[in-house]
Amino acid sequence: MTEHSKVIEEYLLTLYKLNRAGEPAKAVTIANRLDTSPPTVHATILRMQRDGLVNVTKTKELALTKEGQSIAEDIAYRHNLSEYFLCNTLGIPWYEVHQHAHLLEHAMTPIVVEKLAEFLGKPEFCPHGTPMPGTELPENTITLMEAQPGMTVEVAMIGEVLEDSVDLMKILHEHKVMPGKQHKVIEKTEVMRSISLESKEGPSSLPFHVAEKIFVIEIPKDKKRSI
Amino acid sequence: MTEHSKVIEEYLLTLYKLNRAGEPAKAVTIANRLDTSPPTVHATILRMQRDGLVNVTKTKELALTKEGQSIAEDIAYRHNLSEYFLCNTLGIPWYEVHQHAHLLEHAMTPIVVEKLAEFLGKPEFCPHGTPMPGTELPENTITLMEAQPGMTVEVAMIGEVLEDSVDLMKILHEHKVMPGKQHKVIEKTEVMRSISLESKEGPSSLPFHVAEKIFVIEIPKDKKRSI
DNA sequence: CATTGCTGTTAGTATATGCTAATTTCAACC
DNA sequence: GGTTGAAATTAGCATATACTAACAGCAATG
Repeated sequence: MTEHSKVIEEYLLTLYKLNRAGEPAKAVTIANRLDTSPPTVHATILRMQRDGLVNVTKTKELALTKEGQSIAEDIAYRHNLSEYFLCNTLGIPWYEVHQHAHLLEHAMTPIVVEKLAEFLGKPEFCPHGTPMPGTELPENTITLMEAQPGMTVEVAMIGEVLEDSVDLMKILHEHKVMPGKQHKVIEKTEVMRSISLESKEGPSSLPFHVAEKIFVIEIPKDKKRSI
Repeated sequence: MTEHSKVIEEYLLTLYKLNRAGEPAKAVTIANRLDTSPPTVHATILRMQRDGLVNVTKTKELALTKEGQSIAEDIAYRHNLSEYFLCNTLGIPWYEVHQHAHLLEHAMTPIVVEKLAEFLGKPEFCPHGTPMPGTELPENTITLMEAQPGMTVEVAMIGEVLEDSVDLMKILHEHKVMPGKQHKVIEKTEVMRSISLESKEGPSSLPFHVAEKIFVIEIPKDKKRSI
């Protein structure tokens, strides 16, 4: 479990997140996510193979090795813990913490991680609702895309891809589309390719591609809060 | 005020600390402090000159430019703030925080620095007693080397050079040679090249080269605590 | 089946950071 | 004044990380 560069840690985390999201882990995807040229990604992946962090399948899929997986989980944990700290202790808005945590996640020694986790009370979810490695979302979690009009849902998690756009996150915040908040699904219109919601704070409308990345839990009628 | 690499930040901080300690800032010194070969240091300093961070005098002394100084102060602040946080919030022993802060100092965005400082109550000294940039030690601070037998002194600051050795720091801790603690100077023996102290916790003996890096304040007789 | 187009790969470069070995510089000392 | 030794510098090299341009491989599509 040697120390790895920031770059390698980034790649590992990206692969880990793709796995989680069930998306195919290919070199191009990394290139897009990390905004890096394909040749650079190629070269870096060769080094990662050499160092036993990933394997490349015949179909060019990238699979984390045991060690790669373990390191990736570590980084994800540091990231989520940082976000929790920044949000709940320092009071930085939940929709902004991602970028700051992005730096911190590579700069925490095991002792700092341990002590910080204790201090924070061993949280199991980051402010966007992402579970720490080892924790899972409830079984009955669905994406907002899968929610049907009429349903009342509670936001469980804002997909990590969305975190990259602070502007988008800010809009979600303004409409209170955030973990723990309840919304009623009003309609899904194919023409507009968007879903409209309504909550205590008012109505909102989310494009499909965003709704796909928002995870919610259906709230049975009798447990609804007034909306 | 562009972003600089970890390496450049290290060099800047090292130069800043040398300045503070009144030591000549030469390339060799950096090489020793950072455990890097002279040619590497040379090349790096050329880049720093190119980027307007340092100037090299005719006598080969390295002088921070306005910008270099400003960035260095920033890093020093982040470092000291991190140490304070790790020690006082997370409860990591004061003699261990340096190494952890060493990583964090390069990973804090301005917002994190600001919020963390607020959270901590804008501390002015790190756990080793080092003042934040902009703050100074009291006028009457002397080194332990300068203290005379018979004097009762209160430790103000453990020089930053000493922080690099956790083993040494731990010994200082065991003998309660730490900021805020009072000790009576018993004797300075040239033969042993060491100073012997006595405090509530018992006697201790420090070699000259360590005593030179420990800063203390003389406590007038009538203000002594029982020792 | 041939073309199109995405994906992957190679080639060629550049920069920052690191090293060792060898050489230069310069001040201090005999 | 010449020697010595530390410090600086040059030469030569290696690795990680980046890029563009060019090309190869392969699947989907007309």
